[in-house]
Amino acid sequence: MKKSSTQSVQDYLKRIYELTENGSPASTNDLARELNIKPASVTGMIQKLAAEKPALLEYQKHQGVTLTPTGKRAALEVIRHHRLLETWLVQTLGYAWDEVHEEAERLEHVISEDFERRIAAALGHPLRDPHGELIPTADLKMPADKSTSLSALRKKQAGRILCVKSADADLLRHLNEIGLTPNTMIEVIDYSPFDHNLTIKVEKKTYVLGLSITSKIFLEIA
Amino acid sequence: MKKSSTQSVQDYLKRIYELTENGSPASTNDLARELNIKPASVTGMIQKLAAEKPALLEYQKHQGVTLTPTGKRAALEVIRHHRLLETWLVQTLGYAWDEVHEEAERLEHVISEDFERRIAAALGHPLRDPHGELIPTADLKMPADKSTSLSALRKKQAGRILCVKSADADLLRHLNEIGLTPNTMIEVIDYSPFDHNLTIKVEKKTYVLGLSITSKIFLEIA
DNA sequence: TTCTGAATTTAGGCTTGACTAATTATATTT
DNA sequence: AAATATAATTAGTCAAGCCTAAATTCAGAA
Repeated sequence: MKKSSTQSVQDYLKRIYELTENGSPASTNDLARELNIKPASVTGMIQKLAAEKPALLEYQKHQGVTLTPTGKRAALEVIRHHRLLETWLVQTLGYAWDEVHEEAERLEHVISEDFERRIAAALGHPLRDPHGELIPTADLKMPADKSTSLSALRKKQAGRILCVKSADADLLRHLNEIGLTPNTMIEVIDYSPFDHNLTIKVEKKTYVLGLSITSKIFLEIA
Repeated sequence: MKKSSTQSVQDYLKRIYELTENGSPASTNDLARELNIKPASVTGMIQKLAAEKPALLEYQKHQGVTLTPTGKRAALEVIRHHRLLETWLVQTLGYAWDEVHEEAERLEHVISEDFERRIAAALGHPLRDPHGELIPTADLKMPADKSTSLSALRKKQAGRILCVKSADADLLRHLNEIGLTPNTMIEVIDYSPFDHNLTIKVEKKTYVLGLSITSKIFLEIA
């Protein structure tokens, strides 16, 4: 029996999933920042979720939290909803990739399993969303990610953009304008070890990108 | 500045709109029944909404409630969302008309104005939803309803179905099976004054329908 | 007109999930 | 190793919205 969690709980689980993707527990402060909720409130909620009958979180005071298998499944369900919705807003309603986040953020909590199945089928069970983020499968597994951060590439290396990890609409619009969207080929022309700027070539044009951008772009190396 | 109301408030306004369509105020009890909320709680909410800065409700103790112009606009907004969503679930995701209500009931509270505009445009600014219910216009006016209840027709009268007012999935499925859906032509063959049963002809076949059905079907008289 | 039952309202309580302020742990310096 | 800064937790509040139980008001019947 799957008890449906509240919108708040779903948000917590989703953020914790994201913050623990690197393998380490999520801190109260980081979670609070991501959720726009005060740390004290976050402590309260994680203690509640860790204490539930089938616990959703693993939690030791002052040590941060991780998801239990149950919590992870719930998180992947929400993330699947989110990414399917973003894909679908772009493909069927003509949204731009910088316009979908907010809308999906609200819709993800209210769609039925039936709705999820219908849009997944209508979209042909997509692997990635409009930003290139991997979409958890219907059985709630996250596909393996084989991408490399553009920030790790050096002179002469090249690749194809797989994913742009950002919800910043202004940045996304800018990247779209200069053609840095999934599936585009990129070549690194130069690297500056001092500021970590990368000079890259895209479609005959070159751009110098700072780390705050290159760290958000992920590629399949050519 | 339009302050967005909570989902609860939106539900209250929507139900009050429906209950006051006949011109008389909505009673606490009727509202409680429609909302599946205890009458005492309804009283509390009604008093709160009637006391807000721009009041949403007109309320006198023991006299029931009506919507103020502000409340009516908010109600029509929700109803527009609901009906556009139902239309859109049917037209683009292949839902059947008996499957859309629950889904729309949840989605109606979270879609943006942008989303509303996009689906309205994609659907060609429809006048009616899949049940034939009129969809409030973008400037929040309810189009005039010129339909007549099937229950008011008598022997020899005929018409075209405009609307089926029911959220009962079983009934909707049954009506669909016997072909009683919007746009279908109906002719009254017989009327029984004792039980108010009507014998009608649809596509060469005849059916005897009770008042609980005929009162929910609305037509344009031929 | 008075009575009775249904409808409505009041009173008081509970849960969820947020907040602030104050306290306690942990980490970082010196 | 002590002092301090940062992170996390506790304690106590609050607003929404629901609930039950106990009044109260109204409307129709006697």
